[in-house]
Amino acid sequence: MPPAQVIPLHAEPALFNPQTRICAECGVRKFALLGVVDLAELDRVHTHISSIKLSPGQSLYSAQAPGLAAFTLRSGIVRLERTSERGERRILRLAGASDLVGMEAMLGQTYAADAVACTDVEVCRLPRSLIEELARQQPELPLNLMKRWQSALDDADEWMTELCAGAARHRMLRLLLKLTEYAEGDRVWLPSRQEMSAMLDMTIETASRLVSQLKREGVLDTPDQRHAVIHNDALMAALRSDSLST
Amino acid sequence: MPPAQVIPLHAEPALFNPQTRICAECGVRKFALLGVVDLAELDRVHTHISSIKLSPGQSLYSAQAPGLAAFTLRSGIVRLERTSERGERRILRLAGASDLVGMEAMLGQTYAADAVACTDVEVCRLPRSLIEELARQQPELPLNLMKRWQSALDDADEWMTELCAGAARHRMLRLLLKLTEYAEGDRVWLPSRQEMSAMLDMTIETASRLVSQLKREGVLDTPDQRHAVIHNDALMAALRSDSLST
DNA sequence: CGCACAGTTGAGACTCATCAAACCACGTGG
DNA sequence: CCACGTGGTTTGATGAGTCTCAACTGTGCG
Repeated sequence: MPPAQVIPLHAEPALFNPQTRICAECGVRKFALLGVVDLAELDRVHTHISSIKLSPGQSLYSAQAPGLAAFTLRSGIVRLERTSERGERRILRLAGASDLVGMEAMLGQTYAADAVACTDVEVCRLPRSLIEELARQQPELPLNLMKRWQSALDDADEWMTELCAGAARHRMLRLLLKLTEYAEGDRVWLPSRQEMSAMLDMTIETASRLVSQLKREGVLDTPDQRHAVIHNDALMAALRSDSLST
Repeated sequence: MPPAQVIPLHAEPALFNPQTRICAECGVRKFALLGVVDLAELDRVHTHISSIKLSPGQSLYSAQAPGLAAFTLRSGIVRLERTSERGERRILRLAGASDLVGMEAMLGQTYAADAVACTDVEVCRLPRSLIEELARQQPELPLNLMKRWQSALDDADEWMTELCAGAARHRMLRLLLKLTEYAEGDRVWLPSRQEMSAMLDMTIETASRLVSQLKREGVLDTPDQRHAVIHNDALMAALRSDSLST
């Protein structure tokens, strides 16, 4: 018998409560935390998933707040940020479609960072109790969670090595490269200069100058304020020539 | 009946194989991953822990190598580092006594970074199969592992916000503060200028100049090349006045 | 239309990297 | 024992890269 998720939806409509339906149709489900859980099981569980939409600038959760749920990103980009001891905001990393954020909630801890929407965002809220209930029937779930922790750590490490070190121009080029990973088409989300400066530890002015310069060099175009088309070959060439000069 | 670990060692010596004995006497055991596992159980398991000693500069494991074991640090300091795309070495963070490194091995992944001893180091090697075997009898173990992943992530985030941003002098002061966390007495391990520059993304010369300056200001003394006495009040004062000027 | 705010651009100041030289601690071999 | 080389550290002089301050431009919105 085939697993539940490949049964055509009209076959047993009575099985699914409204939210489970949404899950069934979700484009990122198979890449997400609960991708291994079958829908029938999800339907049976008491605590429920809820969908949340956010506009740019809205907060998903805040550092120090009690963590009651983790969140799977269905679309859009979320930034994780912190304020340093001296009161400056620093963007730690980005999360995109199918990423899981706020995992610390699964441990009963407070959130470790602020999560803020960069674009329009759709997330699914996964309460702690839901994960715990599912984990009892699904021993793979904790393993999947651990893998996600490790990959968050990998992201943090990569961000650190590639986006935190070297000349400003080089960091900006690496950022553009990273942004292409979150593209949902040929256009890429282009952060505000403020966001760039918080990601790359530079001033708004320097970020602006670099973007302008790279536009002149044909590395990117900006059809509108918040989007860019990045020309990959020009970007790569810029990155390469930049490494040589060092 | 009291748990095994509080029974005086001479009571049932026959129970313990040689390595388990070492565990019983280990100073960091109760803070370490296997602190929750009782010794009798540890004794029964087939795969065994082994002790390893390293001198400064020796490698514990290398990035990309197949991860066969995680390691609990019993003493000393280990640095986790990576080389960036442009070929520069970057120190990501430090690990000290009772920390667990190389957790990615528990997921069957290759190591994500190089781990290198900064000081004389003693570690316990925990093979993957050992952890898996123990996890079967000890359901708390995976939870403990997850907590350690989260705290590694917290460390990475803190390193990022405090040690990767701001003026060189400020980053150096934050580093000194961080080093006090790893102190095993009143003396602190003082990294080589090379290591400092790889941690703080600055040149060796700048690191050297800053250390000299801070010595002149009475923030630290260096009884020998690799150790420092850090004067906490002077350090704090320096950090504060440094924040004000920004 | 005009206000608010993000982004751009310029000029000057300052930080930090670079290059170069000297210094020091150490171990080696004469 | 000392001369010597080696590798890490310190210090200086100079210039490139960024920050700061300031003015200006563009964009969206009441």
